Amino acid sequence: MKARQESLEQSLARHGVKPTPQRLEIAALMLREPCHLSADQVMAQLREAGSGVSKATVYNTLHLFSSQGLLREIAVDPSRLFYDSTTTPHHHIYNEDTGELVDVLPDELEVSRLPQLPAGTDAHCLEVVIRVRNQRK
Amino acid sequence: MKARQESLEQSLARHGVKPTPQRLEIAALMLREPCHLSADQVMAQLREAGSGVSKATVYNTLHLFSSQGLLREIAVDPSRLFYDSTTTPHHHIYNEDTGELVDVLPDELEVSRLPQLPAGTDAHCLEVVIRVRNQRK
DNA sequence: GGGTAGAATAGACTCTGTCTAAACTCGGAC
DNA sequence: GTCCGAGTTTAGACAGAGTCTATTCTACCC
Repeated sequence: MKARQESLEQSLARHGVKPTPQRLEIAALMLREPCHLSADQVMAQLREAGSGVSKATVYNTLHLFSSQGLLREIAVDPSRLFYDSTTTPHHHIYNEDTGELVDVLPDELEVSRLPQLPAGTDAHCLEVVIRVRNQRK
Repeated sequence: MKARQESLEQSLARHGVKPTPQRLEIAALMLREPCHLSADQVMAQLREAGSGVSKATVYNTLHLFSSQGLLREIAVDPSRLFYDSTTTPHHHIYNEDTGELVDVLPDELEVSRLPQLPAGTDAHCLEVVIRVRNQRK
């Protein structure tokens, strides 16, 4: 546990994030293993674990982590933002019936041609979402 | 104007939508020419044109149109849903700084390999979004 | 110890979207 | 013409995600 904590601290520090107790709690939850969580799911898990971290801090921290490259935001469900702990390029399958989000590894999907970008803009991220639904009987 | 109205009516009818005055107003706005609008933008334009269509009707109508294939929903901005009047397969460039949404024609972007879908699911839609930002000086 | 900058907090607030219950519309039956 | 009923529209209440603000807390530096 100590080692895990220390490596999380190092990981925050490496991304220029000062490790506070609240940030470490959230990091422990999001960065321990690959996951896709929305802010309210993070809140719920913190509450369940008996933590008293406030809503504003959760939002601030998730934003901070995203801007520092520790997390990636995924706009797949218009009603809420998901945070993805995998920050290397990859894509997603989104089940519209269950809300489940599955990673697609980069070698499973290939985008072979790209359009010209509008003048004065830089590409920031390429996001491919395959929307699926449960099969109807 | 008369001809335009009639063709909108036909277009609604062809998609199994009973043409009411409110639906025709919204159709005139969304289907006249290719556009990307959010529900509140539709509301604002209706208000500006002096229409008194209610919020609930705007949401109901946009949902109805989407479910009947007259419009397509685009989840590109987590804070609101956009409706796209182009329903044929195509992709988008989204400017995160300005909120501007630009169409990418199917021959400008090619997805050449696709992953296996989870068992029990059917693909419903493939959405590619290229997120761009204005160039920093 | 005092000062200060950054971080955390509660709670009010905004905004998008949904729900509900009532009113309206319009076609068909009588 | 009147009645009825299904579908549509409406206002306003409501819900949920996310933001803002003003205050409090913490930690570090002098």
